[in-house]
Amino acid sequence: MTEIARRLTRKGQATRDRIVVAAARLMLEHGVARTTIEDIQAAAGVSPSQLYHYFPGKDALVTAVIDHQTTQVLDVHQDCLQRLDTIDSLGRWRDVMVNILTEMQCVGGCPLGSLASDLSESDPVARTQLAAAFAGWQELIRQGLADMQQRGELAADADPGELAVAMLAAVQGGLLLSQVSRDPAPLRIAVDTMIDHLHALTRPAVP
Amino acid sequence: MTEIARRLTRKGQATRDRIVVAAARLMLEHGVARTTIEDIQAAAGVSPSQLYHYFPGKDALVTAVIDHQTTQVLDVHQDCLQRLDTIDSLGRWRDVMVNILTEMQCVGGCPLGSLASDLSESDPVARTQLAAAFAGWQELIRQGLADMQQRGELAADADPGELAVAMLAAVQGGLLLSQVSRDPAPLRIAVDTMIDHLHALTRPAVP
DNA sequence: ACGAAATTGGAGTATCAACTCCAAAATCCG
DNA sequence: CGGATTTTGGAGTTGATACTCCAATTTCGT
Repeated sequence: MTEIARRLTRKGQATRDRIVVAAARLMLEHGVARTTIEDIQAAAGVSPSQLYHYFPGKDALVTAVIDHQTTQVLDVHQDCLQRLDTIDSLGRWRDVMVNILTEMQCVGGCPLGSLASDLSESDPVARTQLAAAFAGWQELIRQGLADMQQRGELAADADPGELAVAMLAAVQGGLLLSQVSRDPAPLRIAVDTMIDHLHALTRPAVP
Repeated sequence: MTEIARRLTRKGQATRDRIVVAAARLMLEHGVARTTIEDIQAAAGVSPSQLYHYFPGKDALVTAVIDHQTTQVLDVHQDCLQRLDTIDSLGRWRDVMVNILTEMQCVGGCPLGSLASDLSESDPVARTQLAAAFAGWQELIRQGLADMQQRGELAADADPGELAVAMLAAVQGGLLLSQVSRDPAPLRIAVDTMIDHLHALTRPAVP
């Protein structure tokens, strides 16, 4: 990868990016297996030889798509989660997720979750890669909750690690139910319920 | 279906069932797209003509698999959820789910959830079918919680409908995270956290 | 500008999976 | 038992898809 990346022209890099972005979009909207190389070629406006010049095969392209989506998702959530000033900021985080889903008309669900479900049983390497992505996401949430706890906005005996797992599960489950029902409500309700739970664990601010 | 089912010999019914069960298993363990008709033939011990005698094509077989898994899942959960005597019975429900997942070594995740993720963006009919399956599951949970509420084991101002959505999301999200990490812990933690939330909504029994 | 290296175009191939067809065998019902 | 019906076996066809190959062109460092 370093060898190849080193010898990559600006134009080449642009072409490679175009392929990855197109592949990521198509795989989200139609699933990995049902996205053909030909579809990706058409969407990215490249010829077969170009695609195979940058990627040895479909597996390698899938790897690149996972990396791309991981970066995209973690970037968005990092912004929202790094400063959970008040418990209300959790509500803004929820709004961001619900808005993105609504803009997509609930198509595709979670960019990482759908890849995980598609690939977990067919590509062990991809599964490991996605497990790491979820671990990173979970850690982002845990960190945010731990910060809140240090500010005294969360009970001292609450476990940010377990709450982060439960929150991420609520997000993933909510996204799946929203995807299958084409209705953003399940995601909103699932996340709101977890936020309610955090409220219940919130200490009164005054000592 | 009625026409065909009417003219179905005992042996024919057995063969059909064998095909559906084999297909359901393979699709859970490898995904729908990566399960070939040939694989199903081999697993069920039937020839191509037999399979196409009972099903017009792969789509019809997928429909049958969804029906089969829906029945399987709802049957299991009906048993657990129809009598939520105390809040502890929720813990037994969680144990059933965690045990099933552990026996599968976290392979496949949820029989309905993985189908939903696989098919939502490629087969609108299947998506609708799965949406109905989840609605039924959700209703089972809602009913159980509503019963608890009537017995006074849940606060009167709690909303069993929304809690059911959140609980089902926790189950689905937990199963996905467990599947991808090959560790039953996320499912356990996600469901336990929702149970904790219900605890917090539980009125003291004594007035 | 110039040569080496990266990039691109498009025709072609090999494989695999879904599906078909027809005749033989087993099964059911009166 | 006997005839109609259902069930089964297996070879063959069609279409799609991942992937290859090589020559032409563009880009980059010096």
